[in-house]
Amino acid sequence: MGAVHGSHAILAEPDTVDEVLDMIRASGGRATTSRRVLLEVLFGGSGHRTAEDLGREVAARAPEVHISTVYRNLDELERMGVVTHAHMGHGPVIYQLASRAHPHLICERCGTRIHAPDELFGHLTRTALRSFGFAVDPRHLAISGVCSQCADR
Amino acid sequence: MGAVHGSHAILAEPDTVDEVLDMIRASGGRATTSRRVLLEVLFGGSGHRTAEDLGREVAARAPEVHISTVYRNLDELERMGVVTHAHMGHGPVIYQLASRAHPHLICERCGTRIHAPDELFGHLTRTALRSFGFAVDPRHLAISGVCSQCADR
DNA sequence: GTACCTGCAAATCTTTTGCACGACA
DNA sequence: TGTCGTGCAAAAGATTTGCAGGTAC
Repeated sequence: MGAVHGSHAILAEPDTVDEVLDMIRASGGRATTSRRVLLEVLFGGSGHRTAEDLGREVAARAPEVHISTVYRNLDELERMGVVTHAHMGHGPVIYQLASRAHPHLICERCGTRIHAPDELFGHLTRTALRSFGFAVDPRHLAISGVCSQCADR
Repeated sequence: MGAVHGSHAILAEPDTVDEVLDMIRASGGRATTSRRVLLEVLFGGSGHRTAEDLGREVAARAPEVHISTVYRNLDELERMGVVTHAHMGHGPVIYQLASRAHPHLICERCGTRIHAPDELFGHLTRTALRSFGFAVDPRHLAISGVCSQCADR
């Protein structure tokens, strides 16, 4: 399994579909088709996908899987620490593998998303902790603003 | 009218209900009861209210005003620059007078909201602009994290 | 008088939940 | 075999929209 980050309460960061299925079995859960396919989709594709996106990709391989099952499985994977969700402002939540999560800058005009490094938030994180005792999680909510292209107009 | 902030594209920052109604009339709009009462509620109360909250307070004074009218009027006030909305993560959007807007830190465990000064974001804002050409708006999306009380548990 | 605004109902979009059936360990 | 998971339908919560009638200017 991958390294566990020091500062985040990540329970586990498995690197493969089978490792996650083993974790599920180990805690009394079952390795079903819908879970296997969802994990394949998550490990196989890019980040930034909504539940609807993931549901569509899962259904392409296993047509009987219902969107409500996708939501339930995403919830469980999130409880296990394998998946995280993030709010981008308007529009639905996006889901990613926890091991690939990172902060986002999102343009409030055109919706463009920029991947930001955690370091961008270092100063804010330290200051918020010192001033308010508040431990910033820069990945859970995007940072809103205006991208350079929109600013030029 | 109040001073206009330098760095934000704020169209106007009126200080009273009547000033806003004058602005509405000046642009061909009408000073209706639902608009007057909504403005009274906005100027009278604290920030951080959802459309539902505002609708309830408006209805207390003018029972016939429908929630859809509140949404429509909030949208128009936002286009005028009088009101802004902000996303707090889970849950509905909150609305405030633009002149009273400020950044928020929101605890992802208990939901506690902390008012933050704009200066907290100075370093992030400068760095994001330099690195990505991205002009951060720290007020439009809250910053997620864990408050000191929840961290102690 | 006429454009603008409103109430109401219904639609939309995202997510959650209840329930009875089906399948993994 | 018994529990856990699933599909389906329906509900829930937030917001938007179409329309016909009402009102400010």
